[in-house]
Amino acid sequence: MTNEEKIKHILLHQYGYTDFREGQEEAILAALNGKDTLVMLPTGTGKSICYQITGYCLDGIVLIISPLLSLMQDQVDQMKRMGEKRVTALNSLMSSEERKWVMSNLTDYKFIFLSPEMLQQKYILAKLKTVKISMLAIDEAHCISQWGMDFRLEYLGLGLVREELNNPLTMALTATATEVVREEILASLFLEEDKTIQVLYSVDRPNVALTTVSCFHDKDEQLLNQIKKLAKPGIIYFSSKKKADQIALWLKEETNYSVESYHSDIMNEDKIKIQQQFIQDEIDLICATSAFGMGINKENIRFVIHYHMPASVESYLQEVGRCGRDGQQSIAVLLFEAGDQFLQKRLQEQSLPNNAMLEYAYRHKKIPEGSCSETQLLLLENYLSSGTPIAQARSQILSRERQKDRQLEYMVNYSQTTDCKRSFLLHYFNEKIRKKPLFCCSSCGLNQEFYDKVKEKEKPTHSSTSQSWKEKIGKLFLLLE
DNA sequence: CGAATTAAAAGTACTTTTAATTCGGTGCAGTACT
Repeated sequence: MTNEEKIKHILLHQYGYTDFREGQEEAILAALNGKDTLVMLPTGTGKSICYQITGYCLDGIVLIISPLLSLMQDQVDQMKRMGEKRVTALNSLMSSEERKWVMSNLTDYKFIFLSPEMLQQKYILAKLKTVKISMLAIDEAHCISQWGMDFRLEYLGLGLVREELNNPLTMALTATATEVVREEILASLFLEEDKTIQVLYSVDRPNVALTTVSCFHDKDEQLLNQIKKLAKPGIIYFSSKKKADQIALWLKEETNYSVESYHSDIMNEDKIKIQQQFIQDEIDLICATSAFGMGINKENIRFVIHYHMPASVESYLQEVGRCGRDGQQSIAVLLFEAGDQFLQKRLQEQSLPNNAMLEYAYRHKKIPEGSCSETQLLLLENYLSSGTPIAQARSQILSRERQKDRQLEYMVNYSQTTDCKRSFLLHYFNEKIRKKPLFCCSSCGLNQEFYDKVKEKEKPTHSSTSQSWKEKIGKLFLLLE
């Protein structure tokens, strides 16, 4: 049987699909030919099938690096529901007995999910070196560039780990990455650019109209206007936890919608509850920070509004890409007020150590106390312990700052441009519009017909919120029968 | 007019260890009732 026939067979019998979606077959065949791959496919188009089917064709264990514990848990559960028993995770949510059991029976598994932090624990790595690893899959690989440089430095260690594991076949997967970010991903994994197959598809989402609204001391009212015009459910993104809470409260009073806020201060079990309720259409609006979104596979989100602009076009596209996965007409709204960029600028300054901190740390061989943020401490500690020369550290930080400045500047220009918003965003990814959608963006013009179309895609109100406890318990008993 | 004071400070996660809190079971003493 040829590889083509083999993977088609697995697709049909394991997953029940007759055809691959764009890019999947190309990625799997490249990997089966022994090529390292970087796979960039639009959100929600089945990236995980790429490493799963490749794994089934190869002899040995597939290691999958995943950035979030909850995401990892979802992926394991999903594979188990599909009938795969040889799948597990290794993380801190498991009891030490569970972990020990997995560690001593590694070869019973085909797919093992890990965080980059866990993969770098010495005892884990030593144990993994004793078994056959068929492939290393790195999910949400843009995290290498987005988080690796200051927030989760372990992402930068993946290249060394890969070397330790004797350079297994590698597949990095993401939905949005510019050429620069793709180069960063390859470089930090020690993948050679000319030997790596890149499977790239457009980041454009034609069914999502792109709009910006300029505000002048009236952002809250503008937000309410937009929400009234649009169809639920939707996400509203903030760069401040406090503001997300405030607006969530205010929207509860001003509208009939059920609204919740979501950010890193929300207790873990509440986070899970809110996610599930949102997915089951019991919550209409989520007021969230960037904490919300990765791994949210909800088809019918009709809009994403940004109350604050994100730090980069990549982040913006990631967040916008969460609406309209069902292919129905949806909309992204960016509310902009002059000065909004300084919020992001402040966050950026807080995440990297300044020159004074750097010199103090190198002169005293210890970290300045009190005045540093957690991420600044982390980076300084890392420089000191790795023995990086101060000049090199300084130039790294400087170039990182410049890069962040450029990314932010592009976002500001996006909010201001009167040219086609879609062309402007795609240009950042060196792409051109292939087929201009009827409802493109606020620069090209959106009429009432558009808003009617969005509104008619709204699902009828979910009845479960008005159910009495008797009905709910009745339903539970029915489930048990 | 210059110096001092005040207000606000804005986001993203994982892992391991340690301290604090809660929970469930048990035994005993005191009290109310048959």
